[in-house]
Amino acid sequence: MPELPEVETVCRGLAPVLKGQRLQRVIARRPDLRFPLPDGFGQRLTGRRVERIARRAKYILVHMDDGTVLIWHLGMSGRVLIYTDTHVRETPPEQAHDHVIFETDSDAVIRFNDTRRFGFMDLVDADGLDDHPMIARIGPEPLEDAFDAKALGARLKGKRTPIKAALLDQGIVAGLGNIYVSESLFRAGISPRRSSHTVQGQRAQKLIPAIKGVLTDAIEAGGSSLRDHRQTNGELGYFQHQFAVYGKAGEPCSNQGCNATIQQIVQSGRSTFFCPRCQR
DNA sequence: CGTACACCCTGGCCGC
DNA sequence: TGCGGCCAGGGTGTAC
Repeated sequence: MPELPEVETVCRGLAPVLKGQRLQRVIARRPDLRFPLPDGFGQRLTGRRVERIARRAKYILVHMDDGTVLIWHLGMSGRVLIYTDTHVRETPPEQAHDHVIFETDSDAVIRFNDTRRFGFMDLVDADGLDDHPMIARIGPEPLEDAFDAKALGARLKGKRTPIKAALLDQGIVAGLGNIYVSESLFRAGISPRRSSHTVQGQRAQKLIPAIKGVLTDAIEAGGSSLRDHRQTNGELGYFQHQFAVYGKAGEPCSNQGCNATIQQIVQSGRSTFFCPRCQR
């Protein structure tokens, strides 16, 4: 599930459990996720104190007290489960696909469960973080002020690829995935088929707040889910979304006065949902 | 440079 | 009840 808002929600849920805590045990239950885990993965993290949790695009970055950074990508099916007060409460048995387990010195257990194993983890020195091959070519963070119509327009200039594909490209803008691209284009009234280079001026002006709004709304929804989850414990970052177009093929457009039917098409091998009347 | 695909992996769902 | 095919929210690499 994880796109930027879900990863952000996971980071916010992890911070109170991990920040300032020491990792007492780190267990990799298999040697590889999508890629082999780095040599000495568990040993290199054991005994480290977590200084802070950050996010870049869809990557969780866990900064340790010795300058090591855990780069953590959830892939398609990655989930983070948190159990606190394990000295009082029974920890549930490990599940299939619980691949990596962190235990802190304050009796918290964090499990990374990833069925499809498209997720991965790597360790890098903080100095080399920006040069990491998976991080180096990522574009601007969409929620930063610097991401404006001018910046987006510049990156789309001359591109003939459909705007759907461009927004999915992490080098153009960071953190959007298949769902929020459809949602953003709907909110902006821009057809997913539109050639990227034509998204300039007015259209770019409209797309920026659409992207920011879609993402902040989803992060807000994730925040409420975190508050709900605090009582029950467990899975982080998964919450009920209200999508306007994603997964709504055949349903009427939700825009006032528009009764057109939401269409589903395939672009670069992935589903796109849009309103053919509202999006041009 | 762009597009189209294959690939990594597992599981749920649908139709037969 | 079983099985094959298709689908899934990510990202890389290849051929054309």
